[in-house]
Amino acid sequence: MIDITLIRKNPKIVEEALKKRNLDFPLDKLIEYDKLYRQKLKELEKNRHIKNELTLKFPKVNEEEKQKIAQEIKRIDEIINSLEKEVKELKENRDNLLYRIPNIPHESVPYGKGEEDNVTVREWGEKRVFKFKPLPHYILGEKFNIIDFNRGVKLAGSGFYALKNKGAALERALINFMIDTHVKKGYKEIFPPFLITTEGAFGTGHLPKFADDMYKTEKDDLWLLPTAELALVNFHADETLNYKDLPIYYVAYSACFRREAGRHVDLKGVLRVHQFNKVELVKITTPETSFEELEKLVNDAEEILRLLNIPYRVRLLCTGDLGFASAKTYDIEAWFPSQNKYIEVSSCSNCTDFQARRINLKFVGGGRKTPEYVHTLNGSGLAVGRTFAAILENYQEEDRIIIPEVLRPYTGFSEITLED
RNA sequence: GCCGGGAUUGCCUAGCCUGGUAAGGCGCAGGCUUGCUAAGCCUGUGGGGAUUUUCCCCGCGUGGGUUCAAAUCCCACUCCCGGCGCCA
Repeated sequence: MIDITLIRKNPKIVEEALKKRNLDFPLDKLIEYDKLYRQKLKELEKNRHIKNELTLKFPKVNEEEKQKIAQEIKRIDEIINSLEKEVKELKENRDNLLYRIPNIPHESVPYGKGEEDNVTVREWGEKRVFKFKPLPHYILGEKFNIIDFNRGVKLAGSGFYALKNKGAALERALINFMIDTHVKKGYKEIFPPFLITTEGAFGTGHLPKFADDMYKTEKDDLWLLPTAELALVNFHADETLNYKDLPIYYVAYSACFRREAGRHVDLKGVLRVHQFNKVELVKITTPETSFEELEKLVNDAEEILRLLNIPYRVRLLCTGDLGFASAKTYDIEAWFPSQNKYIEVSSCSNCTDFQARRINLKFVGGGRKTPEYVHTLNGSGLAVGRTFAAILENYQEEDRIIIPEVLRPYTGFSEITLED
């Protein structure tokens, strides 16, 4: 969430940020609630103070006085109780609005209405020229007997698929290859729980706004991870870190579960499903280094595609396409020859102190007098299912799929043929 | 799941029996002192509010209750540790 004092002192900044995101938000209402809240709080505290003084006086006076004080306190308690109720309600009203305000876009983020206004900042790789018409990954998956869409649907319903044979092995190899590559660059590996508390989902900003996009367990008030970001960002929730331990780099594999409620199927095959694998990167940094760290994070994610030799481009998201918790986001899009277009395989964001404030994650030291909120960053490194699909498409031959060189130590085979 | 022990401020710990408004150490920050990579001493340290050199409120796992007054007594819950049971 954003800082309430910023809204008090500089509502114009927040108003402009909302406008840049093309959001219609009742900021006036929030300010009004906050004003009332503080008014009532002041009154409440005044009464509590009176009560505290009477209580302190109590043991020092005679019996008769004691009776009088006890009665007076009873009267004040009634006032306090009713004020407490009012204050609580006003704070809830204020916070319910506050929690729905997205992060403020960084000054370097271009203004735009939606996807079409995102800016390509670089392209990498040479798009292969095919001597035959390249097939889409979902045709290849069935042709080579490595993806089973029908059985996936049978097991879990629409939006699920199963991998078979060398397809299953390739998926597993990709996960290990990605994690190893990031660990070599200094990321610490975490294997997190795949479920998270309501509090945790709230901390990253996925709740309350995106409750419909997540799976929830019925009996235990737990949510299935839509991304390992929730686990990694919440890893240090409610802690105070030391300046000298920052920045912290984490990498984690997790299955990711998304309900995709009310979304039409714009991407075929394995590209938009309810469950997919992802290797996630998270950084915890000081405020002064976070944007620099974002550039490095994007580069670390890109490195996977470079090693796999898959053409890609990097897009800087405009204000209208920016995620809720993010101040600045780069998407990395891999080349899909069958569709003649780029498709997102990673999204790397700097959430500044937006999540840190929600999860109460601070640091001390480094010349700071008081604890300060850290900055949190996250990025896919990469979405495994989509990378899998990109490999099928970019490495296809008419009678086989070639396995990229760097993956062969992980797969133990160098191609997938029709006989497999 | 059952029985017992526990949870105190960034961390560690005292206070709980016997109710009176959180003591100490470490860390961190600032200051002072010193002729040498050090040490010592002093001050500050969570959240919130205001008329912001100051004052006030809240805060002892969470939520209730008793009381003029709760870290302290009572009840429920959560989590941690140990024992038993179950178990990939």
